[in-house]
Amino acid sequence: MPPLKKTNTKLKAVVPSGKRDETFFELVYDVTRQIPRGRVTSYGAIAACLGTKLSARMVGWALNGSSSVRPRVPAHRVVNRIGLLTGKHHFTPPGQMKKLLNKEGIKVRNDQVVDFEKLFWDPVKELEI
DNA sequence: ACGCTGACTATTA
DNA sequence: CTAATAGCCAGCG
Repeated sequence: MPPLKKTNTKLKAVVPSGKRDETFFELVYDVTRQIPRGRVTSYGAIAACLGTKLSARMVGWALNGSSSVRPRVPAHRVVNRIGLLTGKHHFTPPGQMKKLLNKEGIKVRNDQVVDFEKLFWDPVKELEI
């Protein structure tokens, strides 16, 4: 797992100085934790919320280390832009992601969130850092 | 240091 | 609709 170093040099430039001392990973975790129960969002939305919308990959990378973060980060509520559970293979076991989503009332069909557009929660709109 | 990889996305053909 | 391309940037061999 990522050592969670503070290498968010560019992030510092985007985020107003003094407001956030958190690292890129922590910012991702922070946003992800605020996803309402039964709702989902996308990597790009989180990235856009942080100001680094062109670096959606880093969001996924950050969530890769979410297992070692307390409190738990509901990474299962984060999917790609079309509602596809691309990150399910990173759960233990694979299928845990779908199980958790079903537990929250989210239906998953063929590794894809049903009614993704309705369940979509946009942090850039609802959160607005 | 260099190049490749990746839980992504937007654009273009 | 699909396919290819380019941008992004931290890790790793």
